[in-house]
Amino acid sequence: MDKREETPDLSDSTKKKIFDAAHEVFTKKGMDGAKMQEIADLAGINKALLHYYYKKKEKLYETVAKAVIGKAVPVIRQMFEGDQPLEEKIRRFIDFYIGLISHNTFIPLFIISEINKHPDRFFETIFPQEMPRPEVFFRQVKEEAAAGRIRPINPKHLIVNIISLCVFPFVGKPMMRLVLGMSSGETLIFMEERKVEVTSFVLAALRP
Amino acid sequence: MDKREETPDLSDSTKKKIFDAAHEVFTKKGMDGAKMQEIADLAGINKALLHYYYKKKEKLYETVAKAVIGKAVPVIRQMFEGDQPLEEKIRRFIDFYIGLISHNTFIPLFIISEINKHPDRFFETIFPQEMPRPEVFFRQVKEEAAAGRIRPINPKHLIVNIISLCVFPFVGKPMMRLVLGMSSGETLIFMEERKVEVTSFVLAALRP
DNA sequence: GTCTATAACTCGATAGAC
DNA sequence: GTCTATCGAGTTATAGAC
Repeated sequence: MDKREETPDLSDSTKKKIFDAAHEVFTKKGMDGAKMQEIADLAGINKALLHYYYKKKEKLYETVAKAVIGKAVPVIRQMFEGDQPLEEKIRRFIDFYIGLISHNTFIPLFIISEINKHPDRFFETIFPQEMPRPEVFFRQVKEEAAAGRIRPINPKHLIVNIISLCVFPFVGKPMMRLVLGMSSGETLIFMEERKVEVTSFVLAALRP
Repeated sequence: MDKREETPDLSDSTKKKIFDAAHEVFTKKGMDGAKMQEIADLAGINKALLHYYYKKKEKLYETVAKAVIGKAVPVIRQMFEGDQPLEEKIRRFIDFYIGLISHNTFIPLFIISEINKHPDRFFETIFPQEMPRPEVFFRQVKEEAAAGRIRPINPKHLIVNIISLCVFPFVGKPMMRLVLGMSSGETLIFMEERKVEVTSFVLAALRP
């Protein structure tokens, strides 16, 4: 009785199933490595339907890529443009960013690979939005240093350090497991620990 | 007069030219993105010759991949198994590793991407060698902490932190340039600075 | 060993029935 | 909307002349 209207846009329409499958395959294998057949199989539909809904492979790819990028930008914006005190900002960024990535493990690698291979496509069609501006963050770092509350540090390097510490272990997870000889279970625990570890490492490095 | 013998293996035989071209193309574009035609063009020879020397694309790929991995392992081994004092070890590792990567920018991304896409192939055929064991390094970290010479820290996280700080900025360079709004020239300087910055960041974080 | 020509195959895309 | 069948472009791989 209550099932009359057809969901006008979202939910699990065929289009959504295709998008989800494409998301999984593209983030794992990139534009070149992904095959339309594999996406169709994963979505449980026929290859021809992909084209019915998304015309071309590249169009489907762009749709996925935009959605992926859209998730990461607000977190960076928060750190750059927010008005919390510096330490608070750093704590929140690390916590939030590691949390985001651990639920979307392949995303950073996806973004990075595609920027490297097709910088033009990336910047023109996939990422046309305004980047967060880091000036506020820069100023905060300088002020804290001037007041003697942190060790003086080049703020650009600080940002890069924080992002590196959060992102790289996910990007390089298999390599890391190899180097440290960790089982799958140990790796999970290890990644959980990193929120705390990275926070204390960064704050320790900033002590005056 | 002194040119009688034919170089039995190396130097710039056709095989070497193919290998060099393949190295460049594969590290930039990965297994899927690389095309045999492009490799042939870059080597200045015919496409058919690739198959004469290396039978299959995958074989050529494996040859390149093994060579690439082979460069990174000794540096890690040095840090893990060498017998210098801890601080000395860390300083040398950072200096050496950033140096290595800045002359082979595409390599980390290449390794990481391929592990993610084809973990089986990677671990079975490309990387069959013995990994450096980190036990010596672990012990050193614990001893220094026990002696109060550094802040106590989980040695696994320390390793991952150091590697992240060295490698990620290269892997994520285009993203970083975007976020920080740096020109090509600024980026070059920035990367040069990192040897010093990373070293002081890590040592600062380790102060008791 | 190196080339030209072409076979064999993979994969994105389309036509057309239901 | 969804499927089956097939085309056609782009690539890997091979045959065979030189």
